[in-house]
Amino acid sequence: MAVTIRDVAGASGVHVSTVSRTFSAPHLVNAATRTRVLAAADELGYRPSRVARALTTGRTHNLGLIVADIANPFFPPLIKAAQAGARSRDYHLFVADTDENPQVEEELIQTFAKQVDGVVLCSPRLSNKAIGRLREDVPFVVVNRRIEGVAAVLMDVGQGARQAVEHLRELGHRRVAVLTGPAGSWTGAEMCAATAAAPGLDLTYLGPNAPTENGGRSAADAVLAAGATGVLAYNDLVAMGLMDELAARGVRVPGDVSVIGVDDIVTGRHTRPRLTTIAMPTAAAGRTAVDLLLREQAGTITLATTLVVRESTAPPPPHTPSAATDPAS
Amino acid sequence: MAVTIRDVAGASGVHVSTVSRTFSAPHLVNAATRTRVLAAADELGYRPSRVARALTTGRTHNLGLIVADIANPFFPPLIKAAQAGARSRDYHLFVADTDENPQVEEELIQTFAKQVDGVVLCSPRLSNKAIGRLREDVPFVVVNRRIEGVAAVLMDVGQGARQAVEHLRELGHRRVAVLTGPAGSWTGAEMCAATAAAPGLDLTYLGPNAPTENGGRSAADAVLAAGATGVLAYNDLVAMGLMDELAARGVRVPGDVSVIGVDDIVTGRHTRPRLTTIAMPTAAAGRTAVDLLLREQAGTITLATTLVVRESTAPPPPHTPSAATDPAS
DNA sequence: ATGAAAGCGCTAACAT
DNA sequence: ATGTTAGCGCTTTCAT
Repeated sequence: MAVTIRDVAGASGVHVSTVSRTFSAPHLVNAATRTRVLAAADELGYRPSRVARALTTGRTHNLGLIVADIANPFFPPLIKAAQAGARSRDYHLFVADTDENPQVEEELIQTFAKQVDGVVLCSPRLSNKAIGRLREDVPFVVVNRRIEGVAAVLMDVGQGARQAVEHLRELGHRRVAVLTGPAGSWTGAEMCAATAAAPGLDLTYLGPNAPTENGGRSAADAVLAAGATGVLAYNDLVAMGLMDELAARGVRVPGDVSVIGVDDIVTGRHTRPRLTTIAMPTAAAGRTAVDLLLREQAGTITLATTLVVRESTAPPPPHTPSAATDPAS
Repeated sequence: MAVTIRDVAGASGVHVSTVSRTFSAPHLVNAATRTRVLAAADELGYRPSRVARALTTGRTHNLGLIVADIANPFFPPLIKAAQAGARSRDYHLFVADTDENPQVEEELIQTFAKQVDGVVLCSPRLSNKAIGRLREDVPFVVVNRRIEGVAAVLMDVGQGARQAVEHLRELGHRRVAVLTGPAGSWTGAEMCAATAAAPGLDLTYLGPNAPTENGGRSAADAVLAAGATGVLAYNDLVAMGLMDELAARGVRVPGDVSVIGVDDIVTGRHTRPRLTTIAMPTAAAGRTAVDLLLREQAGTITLATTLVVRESTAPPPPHTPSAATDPAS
């Protein structure tokens, strides 16, 4: 087997507890002996066993991160930041993927429970009640969900949505459609609530839509039927699907209709036209979630979102029905 | 604290070792007692401590996965598949990110060593020698690198590159440029070796290039100067950067020059024109690497790659210099 | 400042 | 088939 604390004790002529102390409470050991122990440890290539340490202390120095789908471009920046945050404090990060399955989510939390000091749960599919129950097994931080008594990191989509819709208004749009997401989505609800009272605009809410490109494609009919010249889509994927379908029908973006997405996933930066979108602070969210977890402080942190204007938004065409009611054109 | 094996023993009137056996070697315990123990365990909400188990058995049931950059679109499908493979065998997966830093890579391996049963090392930046040394601390599987005596999963870029170049030839191209990657890249070397002997083609190797969009952009001059009508880029990012720069100069893709990437990252599916590329079997690689690790069998597995023809390749323009020397046009 | 001893939760011989 | 016992590598009182 590997070299243990006992080998180091033998080599440096002290008791194991002294070796233990040199690593976990260096200030409690005489500088001279400390040097001697460290030298012996280095010589033998000793590294404390995190497993054994975990067994005695009850703290594993591991964290868990659970997302719906690792390959969904929304998550990797969050995962990366969470990992970096964990590592900078000498924590290791388990990453797992539920494949959008609430049952897998629950199992994962339970098996993680014994092996981590906390878990970051992103956009959970589990019910609030189930999460409340699981909270007794392991500390949580939830991302993009509000649950009574559970620490949370929220991304302020509402604010971004307001900005987006205002951007459309400034461009001269009057009739704008909001493509809502799947029923029960927290971010979807936020978007609706935030835009409902937008001044000077004629809003229509179209949905629910699947949060995918196909969801966006299927929404094209409704968008056209609504006579909207501006669209705020549930997310970038939906926006991209919509743009695709619109292009297929000869409707120009942004010439005929302007499209705004949400998330700022990397793929949206390469579409033609490049997608205007509400950037979600995913990296900050990952970092913050880990922060919160390690401070063991409850509370909710809300992160700002930013409208990134690229090429998929422009003034509406001069002769649209909605523009006709507007003498300004 | 949580409920332990001892609580279950008490509740079901058997000795702890019997409880232990019902979980780790059920066939060694009487069906009746097993049921009783299981009932008690369930009642109390007992879950074996993986940490304690690891300490006695020496096997943690954890795996580590180390990549250069989690947010690089090349990796998430690999991570996802590795995670799924691990989980299906009741292993948990640590994921870490080296930020392209070999030193971080080494530290990560060392801290993982005590806490995992093996690590998957993707496209390592560490020297072969360093990796060989580290191999004594923990079992490895390396992805996309060939190291004496280390189990490896390789993606056969050479084969894909041959296909790509043949595709260009069939289209009628004669003068093609290969954009090599950073010096020392295994995949880059494979691409060169595989294409060098391509029949009926006039190959130029341009590089080294940074494996990024900027790398592709900077290569535009050389490509044009070489008079190439077809380009095989080191990866999709390079291909995308090149297409961008070409477009900025009024050179049409694929009208004037055809471009082929490598990797099939998700962003390449949304460019205009959509990128023709050599698809790397990243998901299969992740799954296979975990397989190999858990079987503890050395050996090298080579995975096939596939040319995905989309819109960035077409016949060369009729009047290019290279076509002029070819009476066939 | 250091040593001695107990124990974290579990498994694995060995006994019965 | 089940109980007994001795650790796994470390931390943590409690002594000294």
